[in-house]
Amino acid sequence: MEQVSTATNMFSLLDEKKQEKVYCAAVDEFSLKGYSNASVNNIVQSAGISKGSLFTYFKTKSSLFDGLASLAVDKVKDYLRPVRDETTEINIIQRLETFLRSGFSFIDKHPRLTRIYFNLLYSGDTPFRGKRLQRIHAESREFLSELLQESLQKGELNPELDVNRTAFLLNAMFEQLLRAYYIEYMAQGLGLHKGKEEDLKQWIEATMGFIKNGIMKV
Amino acid sequence: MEQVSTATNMFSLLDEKKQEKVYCAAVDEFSLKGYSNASVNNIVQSAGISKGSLFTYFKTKSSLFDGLASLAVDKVKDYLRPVRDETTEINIIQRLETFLRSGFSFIDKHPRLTRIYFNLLYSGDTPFRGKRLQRIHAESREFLSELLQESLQKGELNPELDVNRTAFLLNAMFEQLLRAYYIEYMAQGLGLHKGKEEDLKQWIEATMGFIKNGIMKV
DNA sequence: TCTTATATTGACCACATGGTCAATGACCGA
DNA sequence: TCGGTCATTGACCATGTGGTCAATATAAGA
Repeated sequence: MEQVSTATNMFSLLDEKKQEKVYCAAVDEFSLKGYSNASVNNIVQSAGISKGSLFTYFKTKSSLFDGLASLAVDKVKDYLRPVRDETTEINIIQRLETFLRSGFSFIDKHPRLTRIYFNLLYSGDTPFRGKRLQRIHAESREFLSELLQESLQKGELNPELDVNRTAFLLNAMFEQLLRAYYIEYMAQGLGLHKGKEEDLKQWIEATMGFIKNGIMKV
Repeated sequence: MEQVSTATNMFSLLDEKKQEKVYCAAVDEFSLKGYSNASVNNIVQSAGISKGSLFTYFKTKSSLFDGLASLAVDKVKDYLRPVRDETTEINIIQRLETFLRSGFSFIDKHPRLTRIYFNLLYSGDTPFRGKRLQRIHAESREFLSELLQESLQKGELNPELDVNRTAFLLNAMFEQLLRAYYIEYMAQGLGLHKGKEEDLKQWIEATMGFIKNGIMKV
């Protein structure tokens, strides 16, 4: 299991099973209820430790959340970095498609971390939301900007394209698509069901078509 | 001032000044802290009434919030409906641009209602979030779908365009743009400053260009 | 002016919160 | 087996919550 960066060394000396239990309990509680509504009492209970212990492992509730949040962000980044590096040869549309697909599969694999990640992006009651949100958004835009820039240099794109602003717009679409995929009641209304390849295919097709040529008649 | 739908008739018999004070205090508190973190004690204090009174005007905290939330949604709808009806003649790109501009100006005019609206869209700790979110999203997608459909019939659009899915994507972009405009620290990172027409113009240009033709070379 | 009806109050309630710390008990070297 | 170290505990704390209700202030009718 990963190091949770804000833990005291007390925590890192624990045996792994115990660390895992604490970690899972906290992720579950935070992802279910958001930051403020999450209860430390619930966490310690479902982790099977005492409250006193938790507060020797993590100084405050906020620092516990902080560690998990960083972990979620890092996991996302670690997941997407190789996708970028392994697709430098193919064209931009396929690259973006691969990128989007990876997003969907990340959600399938790490549903609870995803929830925390979206909480960071959207929920208002997260510690340090300003700074963190700013950084996350800046990084994802930069990521997409790079893809576009490379593609521009290859001569694939409309040379007048505003790369940075377009990166923002792409990011907006992807983010909402992934969020819709994750949140069941949204996914239902959209015909975007988890694990249903046909649904994914249609959405990806529509999205890539739109990105490629816009809406106007050719 | 508007009727807050979940108020008791006790409240609607109050003189308007008082209603206004309660209404403002509640909007301020909820928009600043979100639902759970908002304090009824703060609301009554800054409204200058007693707690007992508030609970005769509104049965519960949740129903108070509920009323304000509905009000926010209605205001947005009332604001955008005439925009749609007055632009049936012009082409789709200009129409979407007008629509987006109206979004920006709504934010300028109703900053606190905007915050509540975005809380509804994004925050996890809102009562009935599932149902309400579903409805809001369905309605805005439908709104954009109609625009696209009309335009399609006029022959402006690529006839193979997936209208409903594209409406979702447009909605995603607009929503994030407006959110960025509203949230200052996002706006700063993006060069999208409130009331600065030059900033708006560049973003709208980039957005409309992208919507029109996508990213590829023509 | 007295009586009645009702709008308003704020002390009070049970409960949950994040956080603390004296007491406990498990382990280890001697 | 003893003494000492230190991880672990959970009763306890101050604070704040949404919500209640007997008591009060206000106004109106006789």
